[in-house]
Amino acid sequence: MNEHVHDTADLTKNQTLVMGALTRSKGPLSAYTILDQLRDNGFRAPLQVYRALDKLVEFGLVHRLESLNAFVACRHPGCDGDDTIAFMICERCGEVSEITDTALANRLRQLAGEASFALKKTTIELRGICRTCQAA
Amino acid sequence: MNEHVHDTADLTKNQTLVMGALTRSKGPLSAYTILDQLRDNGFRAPLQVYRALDKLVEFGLVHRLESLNAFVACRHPGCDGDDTIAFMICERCGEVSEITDTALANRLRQLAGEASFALKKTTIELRGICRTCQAA
DNA sequence: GGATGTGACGTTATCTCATTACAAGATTGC
DNA sequence: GCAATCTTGTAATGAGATAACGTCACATCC
Repeated sequence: MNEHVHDTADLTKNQTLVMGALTRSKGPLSAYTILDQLRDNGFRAPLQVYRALDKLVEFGLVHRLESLNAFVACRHPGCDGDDTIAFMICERCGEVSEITDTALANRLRQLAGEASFALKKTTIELRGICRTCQAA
Repeated sequence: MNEHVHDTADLTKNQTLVMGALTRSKGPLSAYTILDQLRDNGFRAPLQVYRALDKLVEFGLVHRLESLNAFVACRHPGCDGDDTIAFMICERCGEVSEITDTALANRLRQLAGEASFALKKTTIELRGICRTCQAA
């Protein structure tokens, strides 16, 4: 199979456990929260979580939210080729939604190009209150 | 004077010291690096730095870089009214440049609006290699 | 003057997030 | 078998951030 595409079948035991915790969760989880959830599965140390997370992020199955120091399972399978993802993070309920927008990505690429900046990775995180929480 | 606009004349002693450290630095500094630099000025605890940083960020004189857990002095005095700032961070030399772009800000506002998301704060950080470092 | 409120400051302890270093199994290929 | 590589386990530590406490300087109002 394609060496760059990974699905859950390829994962090691620890990676599967961490992926499961993130998939079950409604919102993002910190590495230490994941660790606590997996103690019954034999997890003892943070490094077990971080190692799995590193791989999952590399595979594109998990995203890191820089402004939260937390991780979220990718809900957006089409993001594989797209490395310009914007996250909307609700500060009330913690829900995270992913957006990929061509116009946004193009504008960022253009801005980087104008500065002759060799773009490697973009972080876009919007903080606010989601529709549901505003209504409540 | 305008209660919302601050310049360095308004700052307290600790705020002035922290602002000075950031202004002298070419790149972003972590809170603990600032602490070390200010030990000779009487700084003893992280909280002294964080309290000053909180205020400086509030005043718009300093920006926090989420993907680095570090802080940088604003080089871009016009950003006062603009809360949608993109940062280009060179992973080689550490240099940070600020960009404000109307098209980018508008697109983000529009995307948030379409999702009925009440936007409070945006984080945009571009990682890569700057022009100078590519040439070298 | 004296009571009161406010904001900055100092200190200790603690909490959260992340990595370094080292050793032990497991797996693959020769 | 043996080497190379990858994954795992464990302990210790480094790095980032905050809570909780008390103090001090200063302004305001009576």
